[in-house]
Amino acid sequence: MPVSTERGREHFADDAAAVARRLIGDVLVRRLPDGTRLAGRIVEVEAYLGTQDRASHAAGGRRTARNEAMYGPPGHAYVYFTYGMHHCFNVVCGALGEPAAVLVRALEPLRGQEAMRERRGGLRAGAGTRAGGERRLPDESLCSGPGKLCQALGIDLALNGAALEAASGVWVEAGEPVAEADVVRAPRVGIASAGAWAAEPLRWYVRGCRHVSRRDAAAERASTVAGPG
DNA sequence: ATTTAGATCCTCT
DNA sequence: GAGGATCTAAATG
Repeated sequence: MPVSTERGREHFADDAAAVARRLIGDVLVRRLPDGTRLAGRIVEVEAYLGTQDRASHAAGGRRTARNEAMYGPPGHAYVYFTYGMHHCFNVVCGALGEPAAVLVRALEPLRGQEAMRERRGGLRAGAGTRAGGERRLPDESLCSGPGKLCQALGIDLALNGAALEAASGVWVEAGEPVAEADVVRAPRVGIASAGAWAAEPLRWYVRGCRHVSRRDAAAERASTVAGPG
């Protein structure tokens, strides 16, 4: 019996598309500074391939302070801040020096839901939030998006570049494999300005899962095995 | 179900 | 200065 199911570097040292598909069903674990343990099953990911991928922060070989972690060793975190209020969590993959990564877009909460709810609900939300409005978010609203899951798990720039291992407070563990028939492959979200790359099917999510950020009816239809009749 | 607008600030040109 | 790998609530069909 293995003592630990913690994913090691070899799990991530591959091209981003392969790692993305492989991460579906794995478990993202977070230990907060106060010791609280949170976990969620990875149900939605996107691959960002490398310098040729126009949607990637490393498109054209661009190398800046922000995306430096993408060029680092696989199995580390690439966290960035966007839209003035959200963080996004990526797993660096590929070989050292190759800027490839997988964006984790959604989790099915498995552990620590109440702590997630505190973090998600405690924040002053976007425009239109009424003062004093107490709300109890359902589980499917806790981690159903890249910004949401970072908020729920307390992931921010402090974890940028961190190795994915228990000592860092964020890591990945093996989970139940998800069969091919239960995985939908679709174009990525929010990258309209990436030209032809916007249409590449580099997003994977669990079919019928209520915890994904967004479903793609056309992609689901195209990949559904034809039924009788 | 789909669209719209605002929040908000780090990062790069 | 401009523009985000987003989220939320409100308005509209």
